[in-house]
Amino acid sequence: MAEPSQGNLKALTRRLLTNTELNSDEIEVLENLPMQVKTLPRQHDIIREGERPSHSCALLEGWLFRYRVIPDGGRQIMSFHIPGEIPDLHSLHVAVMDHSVATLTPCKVAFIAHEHLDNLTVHHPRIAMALWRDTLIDAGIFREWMVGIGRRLAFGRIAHLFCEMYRRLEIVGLAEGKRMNWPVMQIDLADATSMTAVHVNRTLRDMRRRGLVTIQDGVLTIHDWPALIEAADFDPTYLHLREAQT
Amino acid sequence: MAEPSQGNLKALTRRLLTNTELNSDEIEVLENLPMQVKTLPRQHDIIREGERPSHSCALLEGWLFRYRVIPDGGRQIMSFHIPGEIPDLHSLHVAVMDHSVATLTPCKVAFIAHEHLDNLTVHHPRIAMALWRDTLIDAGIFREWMVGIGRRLAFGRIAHLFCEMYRRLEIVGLAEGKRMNWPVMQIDLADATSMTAVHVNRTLRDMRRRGLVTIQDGVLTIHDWPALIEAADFDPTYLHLREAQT
DNA sequence: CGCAATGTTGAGCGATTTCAACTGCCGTGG
DNA sequence: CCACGGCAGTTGAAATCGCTCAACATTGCG
Repeated sequence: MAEPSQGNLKALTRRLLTNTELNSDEIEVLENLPMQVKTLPRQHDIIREGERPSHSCALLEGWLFRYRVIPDGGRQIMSFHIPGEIPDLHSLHVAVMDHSVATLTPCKVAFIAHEHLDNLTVHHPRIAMALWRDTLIDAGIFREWMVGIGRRLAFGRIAHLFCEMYRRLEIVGLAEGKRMNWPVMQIDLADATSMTAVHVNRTLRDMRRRGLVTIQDGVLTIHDWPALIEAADFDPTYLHLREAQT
Repeated sequence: MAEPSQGNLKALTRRLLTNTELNSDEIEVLENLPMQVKTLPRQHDIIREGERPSHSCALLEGWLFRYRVIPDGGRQIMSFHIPGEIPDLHSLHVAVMDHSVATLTPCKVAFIAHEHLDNLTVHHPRIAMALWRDTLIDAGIFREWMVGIGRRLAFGRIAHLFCEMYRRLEIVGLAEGKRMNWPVMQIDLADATSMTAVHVNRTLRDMRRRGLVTIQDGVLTIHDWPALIEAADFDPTYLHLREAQT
């Protein structure tokens, strides 16, 4: 299932720098964290609800998502994660997982033992702050999704997700020109937006017809960014991105 | 609007101890934080979206809630807060507020300057951990609400909120015997569950008729706790409460 | 007493779900 | 080489949960 492989943590620091200032010493410490890199296939659980992980994982390549299974057999996807993010950083301080983490695409993931992260936070308060900050922004994204699911109609809900993912990918250099890789299937999109796959399908057709967005061969193209933002009522404040560096 | 007044931070430490272990030194440091206590009327904004607060507030008495205003004039309530909680602790590391905080009832609130909290976290890593942990549990509650809004029907959604608030109040000694003070009006409940006030009203009538829950004179009584848990599909794991101490 | 805030009820409407069928694509194996 | 199966996507028709609009009841308070 999982093969050991090579990799480095540059994606991690690049990502942290998008919302926090770090000096070169701190960047070096972070990038030299002891870790074990694994390559994982798509649709593969990394951690399951109820477990007590001893490591956190930094995503180096691919997409991950977090989800919960609902009694009726359904699935709520709570977030998507792109390279440089640590989706289960919270397990460092909250022992029991209350949701699962899985790969959306084939992924390269760096596992870092909690003891090393603990050491880091004790000896480098500014890094601790940066990591804490990262989990706080995570929480802000949950709040935004909550508003989206509760208050936006299907169209705006999907449009908003497109806006969010494009900004997040763009800021770490993984998207430009209003195009991005889009490995999210309609079923996943449905599970993330609390809709049915059928309705996701119809809504995407709508977007196509209105000339806002098309998805083809795993690539999403935004044809009318202002209109998409308008439809989504997208305000990126909640992502708390630093301007300046690119 | 706000009158200075007396108070102490015992509620804060009592609350932190429900999910974290602290020694007596740490408790003392926390309870002796410099602060300014204010008494505020109900339905009064403490911080607004877009502001950059220099203090965080610990709630000593009353209920607070966090919310966002939606373009159509609506309001999404994202969380309720009870004594001992610090609803805007995240502003310590995320400068700009992406939502507002307001009083639901008349409240007594302790304002603590960020510089003092910063000092605290640098000199007391275990306290920093406890506070970080608290914000992580907060995020877990957002995830749970997201699932509720997206996946539960009106009945279960409201039932779940009742279960959650009862457990949170009970663990800090503010509720027992399946009864709790309930200052949440039907409109607030609607804004928190992404429903209309009309439908909240009908759903509460349903609960009454089925003999699950009644609300009278600001007191909510749970008549059939097992049935409520069942209807809500309530699993308190996400609250990450320590057992043991009461 | 009158007004404002909160709660209550009815009737019709609408966004989304459910159920079901069908298409196109791609890898596998005979 | 083609048959087959499975997966993802697409479309239609009927059902439903919750919304909207509107009226009315109740309570508390100046």
